[in-house]
Amino acid sequence: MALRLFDSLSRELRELKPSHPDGIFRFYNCGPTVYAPAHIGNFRTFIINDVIRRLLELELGPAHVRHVRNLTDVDDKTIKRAQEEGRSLAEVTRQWTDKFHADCAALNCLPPHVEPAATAHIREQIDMIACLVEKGNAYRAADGSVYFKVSSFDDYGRLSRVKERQLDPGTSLAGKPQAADADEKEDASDFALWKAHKPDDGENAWASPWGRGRPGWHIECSAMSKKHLGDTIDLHTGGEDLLFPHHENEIAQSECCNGVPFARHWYHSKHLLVNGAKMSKSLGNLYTLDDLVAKGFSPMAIRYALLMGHPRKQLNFTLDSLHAAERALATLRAYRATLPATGITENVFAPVQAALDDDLNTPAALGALFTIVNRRELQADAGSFDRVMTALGLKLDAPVATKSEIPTAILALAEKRWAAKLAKDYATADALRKELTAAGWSMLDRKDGYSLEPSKQ
RNA sequence: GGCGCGGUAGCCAAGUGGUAAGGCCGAGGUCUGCAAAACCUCUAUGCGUCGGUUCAAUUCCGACCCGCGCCUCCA
Repeated sequence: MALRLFDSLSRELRELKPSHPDGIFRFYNCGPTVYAPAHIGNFRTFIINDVIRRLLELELGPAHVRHVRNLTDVDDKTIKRAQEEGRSLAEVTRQWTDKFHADCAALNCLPPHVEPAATAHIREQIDMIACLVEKGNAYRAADGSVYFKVSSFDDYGRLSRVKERQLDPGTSLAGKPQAADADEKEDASDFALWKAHKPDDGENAWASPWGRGRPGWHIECSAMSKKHLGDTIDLHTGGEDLLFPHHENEIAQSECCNGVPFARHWYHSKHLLVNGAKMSKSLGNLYTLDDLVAKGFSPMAIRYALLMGHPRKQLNFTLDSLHAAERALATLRAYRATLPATGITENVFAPVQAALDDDLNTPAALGALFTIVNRRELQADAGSFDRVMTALGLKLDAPVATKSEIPTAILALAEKRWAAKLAKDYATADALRKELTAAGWSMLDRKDGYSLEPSKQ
């Protein structure tokens, strides 16, 4: 069964297929800007892309998928952060790249095959800008910046339908100042390919044919996808916010330079809402992975919760839904334990796979999964169950606090209670359980011992 | 103002022109010193409002109300 996915450009469901003779599917996913910890909205996008990657590998075989996801390690935000902290840009971006990798691993996202960083591809970006200047699609402004001339590309705006958009005075946009470099541009819609060095940039500048400076944001994806995947890629993805201007600009740069179609398929996932509103620090509803782990939730429950909504629909993330995810995983864990290892030939989980193949309908897939789980008369084996869990990227390892994380005072209480229980002194045992609960710990009795878990907040 | 999306049980959330998946919560039960876990049963005459089309609409059409996103560097 082949994966059908909505294409943002043609606005229809289309099957994903490799187009190159080598049969390798070329997949480019816009990655993070590494200047701070990623939040769960970022991770929704990366998890959705991880499921796409997994489905492609399931269908085509792991050797036939090439997944590239970039790291934006030079831009206004990374530079600003480095300047504020008095550290080098490389130091700051290294720190947040490592954190991003750790978070991805905790969320069970497969690492991309190539993870190119913008600062490691300055040469390629300069080459591409030079190509655009030479072809008349770009021009150097007086200050040494280079801009893409939007009017030189007839097809500009096809992805975002920008020609149908109008800016009307008296609206939210009217008060916004134009970019500081607006005066240098020939037209307000032109965008920077190369930004001339400014005092604020500190040491973060590279030599170029147009003078010292740094690449604009959009050019890195055009240059790096060209280098690592070729002139035409099979799938290009990102969050909905990237559709315009980022992806529109990438198309303009790549197609003007390369002279061939840039991406055969575009896919954009919708943003996450938290408690019904866009995440923002001022609303206090912006969560990082660490924020939620600190509240006692497991990374796998976070992944599950982020898959509970359709990727092309805004998902309202709440702590309640995270709790629901945690419980749902526990049920799956218990179900998994009842399954024989192998031996069932019929794949009862086919409806789950079918839902995923149908435009990545993860909530329908989870629904189908539980429908099967609830019908115990259906014969399933662990192998087929594991395959569908692998497609979703859900791991069922029991999250248990390790001994070392438990305060000794808590351990002592637990030991006393266990002794009281063995002595059948239930009054004392119950009193000690209450003390543990008050201290924020749950004591789970088993036949031959006990375990301690932090209570959920 | 332009472009686009959505309003389905207490919460999250699929879906279809033919009479509402699933998860959580809640209620009852089995089991267990207690607690937890596990398992079983139940839980929307209803799908924003009002019209229209139709034998039949939550699903199609229209109007309206409400919410959300994007509109030049936010996944």
